[in-house]
Amino acid sequence: MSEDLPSIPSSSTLEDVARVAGVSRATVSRVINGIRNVDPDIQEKVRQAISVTGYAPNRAARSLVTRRTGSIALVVSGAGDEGEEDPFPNRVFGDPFFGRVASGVLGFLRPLGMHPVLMLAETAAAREQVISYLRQGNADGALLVSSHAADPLPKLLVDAGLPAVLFARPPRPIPISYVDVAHRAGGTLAADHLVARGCRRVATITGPLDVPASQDRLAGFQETMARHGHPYIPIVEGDFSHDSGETAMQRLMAEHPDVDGVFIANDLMAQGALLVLRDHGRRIPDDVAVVGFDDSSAALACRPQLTTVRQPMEDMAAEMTRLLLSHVEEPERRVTSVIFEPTLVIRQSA
Amino acid sequence: MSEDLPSIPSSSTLEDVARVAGVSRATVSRVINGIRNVDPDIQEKVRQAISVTGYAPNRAARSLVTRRTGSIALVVSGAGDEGEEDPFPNRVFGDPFFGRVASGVLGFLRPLGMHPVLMLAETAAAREQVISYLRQGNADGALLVSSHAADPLPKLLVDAGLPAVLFARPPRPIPISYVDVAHRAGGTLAADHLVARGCRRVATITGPLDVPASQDRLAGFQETMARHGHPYIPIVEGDFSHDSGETAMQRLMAEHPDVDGVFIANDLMAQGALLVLRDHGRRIPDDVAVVGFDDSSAALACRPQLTTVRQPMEDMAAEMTRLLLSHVEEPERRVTSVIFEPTLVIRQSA
DNA sequence: ACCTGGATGGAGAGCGCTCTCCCACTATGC
DNA sequence: GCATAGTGGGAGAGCGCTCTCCATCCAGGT
Repeated sequence: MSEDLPSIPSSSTLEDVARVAGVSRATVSRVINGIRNVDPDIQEKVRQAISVTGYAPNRAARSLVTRRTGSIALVVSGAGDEGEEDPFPNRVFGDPFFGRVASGVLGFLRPLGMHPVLMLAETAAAREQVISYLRQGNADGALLVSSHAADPLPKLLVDAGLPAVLFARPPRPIPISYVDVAHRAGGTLAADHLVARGCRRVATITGPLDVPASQDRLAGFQETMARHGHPYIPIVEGDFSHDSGETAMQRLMAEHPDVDGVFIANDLMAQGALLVLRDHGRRIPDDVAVVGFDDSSAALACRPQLTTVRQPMEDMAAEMTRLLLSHVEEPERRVTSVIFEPTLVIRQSA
Repeated sequence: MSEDLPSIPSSSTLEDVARVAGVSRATVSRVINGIRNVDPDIQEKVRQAISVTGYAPNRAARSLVTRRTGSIALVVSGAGDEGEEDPFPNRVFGDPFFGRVASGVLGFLRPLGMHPVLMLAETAAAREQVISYLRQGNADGALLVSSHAADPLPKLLVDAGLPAVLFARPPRPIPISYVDVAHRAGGTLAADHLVARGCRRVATITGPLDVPASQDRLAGFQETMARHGHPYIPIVEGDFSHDSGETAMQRLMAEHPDVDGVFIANDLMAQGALLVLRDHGRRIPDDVAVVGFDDSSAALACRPQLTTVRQPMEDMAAEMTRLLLSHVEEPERRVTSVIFEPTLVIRQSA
């Protein structure tokens, strides 16, 4: 139609570059993808032609033949039950937890020039969308961060034969790779620390007990406390939210006003719990020592700042991404799980 | 190579569907895309063939010819200065602000079967990556959420002729669409409320004053206070972070221990400030009334819960997305800006 | 009976790229 | 000298889809 106006470089193609460089399309492709040997002189000519034409490879065309998109999905599969139709899926991202995971994923992908596609999968319809999105070749695989225990998405992905990696061990064993932290060991760290501080009347606020992570943190904590001579400790179940931390601590104060140490299964709940302890006139950590879990941004927002069991989430997220890419690369690869060790970050609250 | 094993449906193509339905590729395409009239009987046959074959259209192939990817980038352009090379771009997503924007974007895109690609653009290299990512046709346009004032990315996008919409008014006018809230009006709401409560010695903690939003919130607040007979009010500048809220409030307490009302330019700083006020023994709201800005999740995590100026961020983000899609659809479209009205959400802090 | 025109389906040309062939050329071995 | 292997470049066939033509059919007007 229109002659190229010099001012509008539009998008030039491999063909254009080849013409300018005086070589064939194939050779340009070889230079770009670094495949096979190409004469250095010709390489140089091609590179110049690329910068002259302002060439940028067309991903669609490449995908069409390579059967790879070079992008992956980051699926946040919240607690949402069926039938929930919140038009604005709130506070899923508000969770400081998500921030660190996203950072880890982005940090790993960035050097590769890749970027994740953000998807939510709360409802059955949304899960269908995820599957068909992947099947259409919009992304090569999925990273799944699932907050709910009975999330059916992992199984759907496995059944569809789509590469996927989970952020946490699935409640029921299915053949899928995942990364996780040694929750049990985390519980042990918290117990040891509280005991070492001299706490004698220790309690714990757990996460929702249908989640493996919650169970394991509790088990590790109980076990270790038992070993230290405290076989029975008060337990209140929360749901990982700020509010539930407050509620749980209210109850704890009512039923066991004499506690002098609390292990709380995540920082967000701990943040809520600290407010309640303060309202009850307890000095932290002198009257009551508090240990959280996660080392999320909430831990720093607490006053006093929270002593907490740190999950290396960025590293875990990066590893999760690495695992996914290797599954994409090599579909027959065996499923793997990588478990990270938690560490105790000591601040002011215990 | 290998015959289709019936157990592995692999991916069937338009051609397969056409064969099963006994029609041509073109007709199947027409049915799928709902273009032109197709005989109802044939439509039905095609639909059945689609479900029999488990067909899912290949996005790469479609993109190649339509020159559309059907996906957009959500670019978070943080404060990061040049040379910063944080491998894990922390706390950008921890900000409760981001959560609501993401929700709005996802909420709008979801019914369209679209999902945003998450990108960070802190450094010059990252900005280059964004541009070339778009130029390669990985996404049709960009939503830009920029926290820093002097972000060069908007201009880069405009210069490259790439469709983009900003979440806030750019500091320097450039031809680009954006959504924003009437920050000035928000400042007015806060001032009116504090005065109506009977506050006489009012102060404010602002955001970084090189950001238009901060300037406008302050201007609206000052203006209105002046109209109420308070032409001079103490001002401390913060940087929107939790910590800076604490620091600023410390200073305010030191310099003006008698304040009885504070307008704080975002909830995160307000959260920090409340802790300081509490440490100084001030009862909220009786001794000091506090009004925040944003109505982010932080407002609910405050004790007492924060009275705050609400930005309808989900609606703004949805509108931003709508604007972007219309620019993608119609490249010659005039740039537009849409300004939303803030509202005052009254809780316990004022 | 003929022409016109509105519907509707099919044929086929690409979109921009990769990758398998194949060819030309040089270096090596007998 | 000739067969053999190795190296580097070109030709061209698609990847799966859309979309422009074109062919066909059936009304309706003359």
